[in-house]
Amino acid sequence: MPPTRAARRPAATELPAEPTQARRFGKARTAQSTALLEDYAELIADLLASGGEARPTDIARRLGVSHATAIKTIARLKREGLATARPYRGVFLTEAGEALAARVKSRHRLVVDLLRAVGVPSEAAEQDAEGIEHHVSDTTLLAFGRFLKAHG
Amino acid sequence: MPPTRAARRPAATELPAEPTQARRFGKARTAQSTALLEDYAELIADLLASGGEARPTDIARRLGVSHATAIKTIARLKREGLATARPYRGVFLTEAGEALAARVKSRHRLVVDLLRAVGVPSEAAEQDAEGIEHHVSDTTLLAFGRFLKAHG
DNA sequence: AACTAAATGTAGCCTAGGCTACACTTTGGC
DNA sequence: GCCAAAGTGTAGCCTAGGCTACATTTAGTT
Ligand SMILES: [Mn+2]
Ligand SMILES: [Mn+2]
Ligand SMILES: [Mn+2]
Ligand SMILES: [Mn+2]
Repeated sequence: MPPTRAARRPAATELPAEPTQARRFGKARTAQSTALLEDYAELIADLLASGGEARPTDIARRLGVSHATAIKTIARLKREGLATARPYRGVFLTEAGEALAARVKSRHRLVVDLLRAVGVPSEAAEQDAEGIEHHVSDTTLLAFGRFLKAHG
Repeated sequence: MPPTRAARRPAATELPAEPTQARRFGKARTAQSTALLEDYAELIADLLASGGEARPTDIARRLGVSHATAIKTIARLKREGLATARPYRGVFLTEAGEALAARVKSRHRLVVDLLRAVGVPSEAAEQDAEGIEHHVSDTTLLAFGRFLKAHG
């Protein structure tokens, strides 16, 4: 049996166990990587619903990025089967894309509503929801819904 | 006066005005870029408090990334004046780093508490807070505090 | 004190997501 | 119908943040 190295210091007491914490951080990283796709899907659905078209330039303007950046992300949406695009003709959502957009939109609304229900001013609620929404699990969403039903 | 191009389609009605929406997305992107630094600062502070040392390998294990990744991010912390490190001797926080860690830690706790107060189960609250915390503004934090004082 | 395992650091690779610059289509105003 | 302005697409650059592979240093056991 090879000699085992002694622990260099006593185990931490206040932190979550290592694997637990690592799993949490990992999930948060995953959520982050899908956040952008979610925002695009939601925005494209809104543009299609309200104006009939979702053009790269419109998308870029709404997001505050360059049109080149928008086009690249649209390419990722296509790669992941969420959107299609005909050159010079705008962007469309696949079924998967529409489903994602619907989920994201309802989640966005629910997050804003919950924030407002606990007393967050409108503009802050709208602002913070834009980031928060991507990290709200189904479990949490359910709790939000119940809370709003009871109060609100 | 050069001819101006007519709008290609009517303005959307349900979306926030363009500059507003772009500003929101931009802020969310900024929050995202500081999220990792916040998590590192918080974790390093916890490790220092509980064990006296914050070693790259410990940090990496806790975060669920390779030690090489942790070392690179620690380099960024140093670049941004949040941490110092003596080779083979661990990582330390500067005053700015400690201040950040303190803010982040209290915000983390407050977010978890609020989620639980509105009925989110513990584990989901802990999980989701890890991502949500980075998108909670001071305004929202204040509202959370008031809510918890009232209910809770 | 030597030896070996662990920790640490470095190098190099990849992808995502920003950007600017430039080329090519489309289209509205004349 | 022309043609300039707007929109679209492509290329090439950058940084952040992952990774693996390998080199170097430290330290526990003997
Ligand atoms: Mn969002
Ligand atoms: Mn949204
Ligand atoms: Mn976090
Ligand atoms: Mn945290």
